[in-house]
Amino acid sequence: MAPRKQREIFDATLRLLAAKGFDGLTVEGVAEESGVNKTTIYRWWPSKAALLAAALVEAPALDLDVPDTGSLRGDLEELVTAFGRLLTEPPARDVAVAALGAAIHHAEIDAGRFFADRLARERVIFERAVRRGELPESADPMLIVDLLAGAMWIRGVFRGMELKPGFAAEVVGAVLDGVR
Amino acid sequence: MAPRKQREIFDATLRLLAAKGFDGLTVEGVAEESGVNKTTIYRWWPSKAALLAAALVEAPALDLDVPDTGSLRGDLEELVTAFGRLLTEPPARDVAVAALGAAIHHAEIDAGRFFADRLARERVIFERAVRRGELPESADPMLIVDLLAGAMWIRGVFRGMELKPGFAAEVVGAVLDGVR
Amino acid sequence: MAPRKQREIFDATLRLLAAKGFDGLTVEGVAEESGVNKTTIYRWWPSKAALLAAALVEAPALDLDVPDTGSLRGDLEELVTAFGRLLTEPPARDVAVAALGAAIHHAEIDAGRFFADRLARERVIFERAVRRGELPESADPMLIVDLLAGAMWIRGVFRGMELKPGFAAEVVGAVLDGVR
Amino acid sequence: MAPRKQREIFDATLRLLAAKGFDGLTVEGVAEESGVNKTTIYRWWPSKAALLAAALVEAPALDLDVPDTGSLRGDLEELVTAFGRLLTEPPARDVAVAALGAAIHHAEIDAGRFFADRLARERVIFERAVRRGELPESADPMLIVDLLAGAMWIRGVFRGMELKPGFAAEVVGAVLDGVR
DNA sequence: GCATAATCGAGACGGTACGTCACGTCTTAAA
DNA sequence: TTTAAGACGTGACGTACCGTCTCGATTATGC
Repeated sequence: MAPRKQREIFDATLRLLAAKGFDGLTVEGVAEESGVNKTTIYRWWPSKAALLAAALVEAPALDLDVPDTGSLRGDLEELVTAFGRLLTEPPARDVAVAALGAAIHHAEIDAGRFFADRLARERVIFERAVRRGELPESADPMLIVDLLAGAMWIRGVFRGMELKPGFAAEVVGAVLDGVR
Repeated sequence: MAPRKQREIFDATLRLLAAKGFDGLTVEGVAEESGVNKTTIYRWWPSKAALLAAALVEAPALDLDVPDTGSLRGDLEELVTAFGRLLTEPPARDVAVAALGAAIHHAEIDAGRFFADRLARERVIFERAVRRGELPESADPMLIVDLLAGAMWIRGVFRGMELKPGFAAEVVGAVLDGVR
Repeated sequence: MAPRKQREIFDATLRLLAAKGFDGLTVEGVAEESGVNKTTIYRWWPSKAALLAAALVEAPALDLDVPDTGSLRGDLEELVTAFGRLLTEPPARDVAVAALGAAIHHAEIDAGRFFADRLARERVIFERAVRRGELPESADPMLIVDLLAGAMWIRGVFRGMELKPGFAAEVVGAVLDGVR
Repeated sequence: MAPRKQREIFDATLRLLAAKGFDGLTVEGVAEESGVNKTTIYRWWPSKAALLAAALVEAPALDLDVPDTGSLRGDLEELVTAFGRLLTEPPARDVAVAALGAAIHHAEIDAGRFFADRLARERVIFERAVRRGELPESADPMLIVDLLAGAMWIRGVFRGMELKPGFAAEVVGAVLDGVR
């Protein structure tokens, strides 16, 4: 059900991904780095992307703590700040960006799952906010999360801009209150 | 200053990108498809990514019309709808997603430029809205655009969800009025 | 320890060498001709010259019989005649001349070994001659062989002259008896 | 009738030949080294070998002085010693060996001419020897020269052996007096 | 002294082969 | 049953020179 050195393989995979990006990540490299034969890797995962997908599932690097500051605004600001760090600060940046980027071309790497998993855990933030009366019951958590994460992604990754500390507050403010 | 068959080369590049994705796009393929020798391509562009970047700059496929519906809400809904189509409907989808995805790993493909170019042209929407009193002068167009485009990207690309017609209105509503 | 199709590879190598000379001999050509992939050849031999060197070692085409006519003069005349044929008559000529010629530029092709191997086997000729009293014990077989082979090489290869039957006797006579 | 910078071209040709061998000698390299456009070289010589052949004709590097020591033995020893140096001491070695080696594969480089030219000039040595009574009139100068030069070639080039000072005398002795 | 050849430079190109990398597959034998 | 060892076909990489072409610019020289 699992190769004997799965841990070493996953470690090597993420290490190489962070070090050399998705293109520089090679099955041969992982094999050598993890002290395993190339054929062993192919026996368990059909492709580089599948290997990476499996490695990511078990990777703690991409986890975010779910904050509880007492207010929705505070919670979201913390969340957005943490996500911003994930996208811009090494070594997480390399893994996160490479993995999400690779997901675009490789269906095996299910970026949707990443977002779904996180949303499931963050849901409690919104439940608390509704309970506190900070948010109407009709509000759509996924929409909020996607607006926030999307803006961070475009700024940090596509525009290549620095995500300054104040930006998190700005984004959260815009989403909570509207821009006009 | 430019290869004699630049047009054919760029056409072939985008055609192959759309057909096979960034990984399936090969310099040899472009050479054959465009009736040019491989060395000629390398004479002008140092890498696959650089070639693609050059091809994209001249590609009309990624252009969006700047709408003028008379209201900010209307303009943004049209813009978001068009961007959603770009991300989900072939053939533009294949080019746009592959190109933006590749940009993550290859600095030569300047996604920032894509967004900057578009923002420059969309700026008039916001100027008109300010003039009409629909938007405070202090509003930040880039923030608005990034919120909108980011949400579309995450939904359409990362979550792999269909972008239903109503979603554009929903997103624009959330950004303009806030979620609570 | 050895590629599975070594025989085919060596055959193709020598065939192409004979047909097109050293410059026309290409690794890709050998690969195709021998039904093997190019990379396989590179896996085993680092260069065209090394491949050829290996092929030559196992090639019977360059072998000469060691004659035993009963007299030194007779033995040497046969030897020289055979060497002359090697240098002038196809298909051996193409292999021998191309190979020895290539050896000049490529250290991997050890022409010295070719001559050393042959000298080792021809040594008995001189031992027999000494026993018969035809040659002083102090005579240097290598010098004799080099004088004979060298003259043939310059005549046949550098001067491009035909090596007429009588020439062998003439050369041997000169070396045995001196020219004055 | 001749390119304007013929001297520079020939110089560059021989310099590169000596430095990098026949294979490392490239038309593009000669063009750059001599400050001439590649097309200019092709306008005048159809191939690398032809260029080299032309350069060699005008090259003084391969000339040998014709000695006059007063005895045939002395003359030949000087000649052989000089030829040995030509074959073993840089930079002449590089040019001479590369050129003669290339001649094997490229008919344009007429090694025969090299030997014929030299023989013509050395003829006087043998005429003097005949006059002195050191050599019968029937002796064949070309045979003598080929025996001597051939032995040196095989030793120095094919066997890759050092040509020690005493070897010249040994070879000349063998040829003049015979080996038994 | 200047027209008119001859010569050249610049630059692009198709083409062949190079030597390399990593892919993914397979077989055989050991653990 | 799982793994190692190792050979292999395959596709593409990016590079080096090859030899050719066109088009202006530059030289000589010889009238």
